[in-house]
Amino acid sequence: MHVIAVLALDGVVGFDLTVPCQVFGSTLLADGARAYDVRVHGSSSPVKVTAAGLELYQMSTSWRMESARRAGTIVVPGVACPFDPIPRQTLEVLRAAVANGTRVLSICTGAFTLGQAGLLDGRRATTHWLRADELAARNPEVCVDPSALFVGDGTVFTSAGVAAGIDLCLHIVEMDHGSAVAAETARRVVASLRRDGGQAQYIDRPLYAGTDTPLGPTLGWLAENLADAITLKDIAAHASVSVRTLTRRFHRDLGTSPSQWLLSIRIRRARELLETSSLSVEQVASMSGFGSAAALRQHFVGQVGSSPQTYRRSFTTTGDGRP
DNA sequence: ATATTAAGCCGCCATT
DNA sequence: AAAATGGCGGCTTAAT
Repeated sequence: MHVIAVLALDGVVGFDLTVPCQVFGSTLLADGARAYDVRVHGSSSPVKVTAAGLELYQMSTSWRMESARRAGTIVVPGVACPFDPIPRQTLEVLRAAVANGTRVLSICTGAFTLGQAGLLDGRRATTHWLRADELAARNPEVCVDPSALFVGDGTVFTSAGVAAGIDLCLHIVEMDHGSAVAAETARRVVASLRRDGGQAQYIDRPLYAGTDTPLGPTLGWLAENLADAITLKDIAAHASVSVRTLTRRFHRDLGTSPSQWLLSIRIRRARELLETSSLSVEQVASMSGFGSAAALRQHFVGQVGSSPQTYRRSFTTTGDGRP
């Protein structure tokens, strides 16, 4: 069985530690067997477990750090003080793992640990958006994308703050076992298999990205009114700026154009409706701001890679919805 | 599938 | 002086 080794470093963020355990541990194959053997590896002495910088409790692990070498996948959760030096042995384990092709995931500030091991050099990566600048500053060889939910480059995957770890783990499940198994896992942990539109999950953006920008209120308004026909002028009027300035701000703060952003949140809404309701495709189209089922279908295929019906089927039957 | 409108995008430049 | 803004126009993209 594929072994997942989750590293419990001192000061580990409890949530980051347990998310991969919960997601991978909840993954069942079609025959009901567990898909992964999840193990938590740590030093022989107890480690501190934290949340939001607070020390919660101490924990001892059954598996030693050294034996993580033999895992198929290593998960590196964030720690409370990501700039503190990581023990040399841990860095060695990580370097050896990447060298022999073992898959390595980081969650939140776990990216700093990978950075200390030198594993991000020349790669694309992400981390918690509050720490993205620091990651880029400390690792000049790394291409940091602060707006991505998660980023994969070769066998090294990094994910953004806290909850994005769930998205990354589900993505891994989908890569390993297909969308049907991943969708079932998402249901078990009560998460969404895909949180956002975009044809590549690698460029998915969290909806709350940019909330701290001048566009924040406009994005909220867009999300609430996405079912209506909205033109660029409408958005600009709401933001009280010209169309030209609006498009510029979208590019600066979100890296995309207004209509592309609107399209992505409409697709996201359509996905939710397809996943969780039995509304007709026409109704889904209407409620997610598409003028017709044909328009929804066209964009859905372009963004998601499958038709609305096929996508829904992958959530409601055991069939694999992949094309 | 193709055509024909409308809408959106973005470089450029003057203005604030 | 530097940065943000907004209008114009040509070009691309989307809707029907």
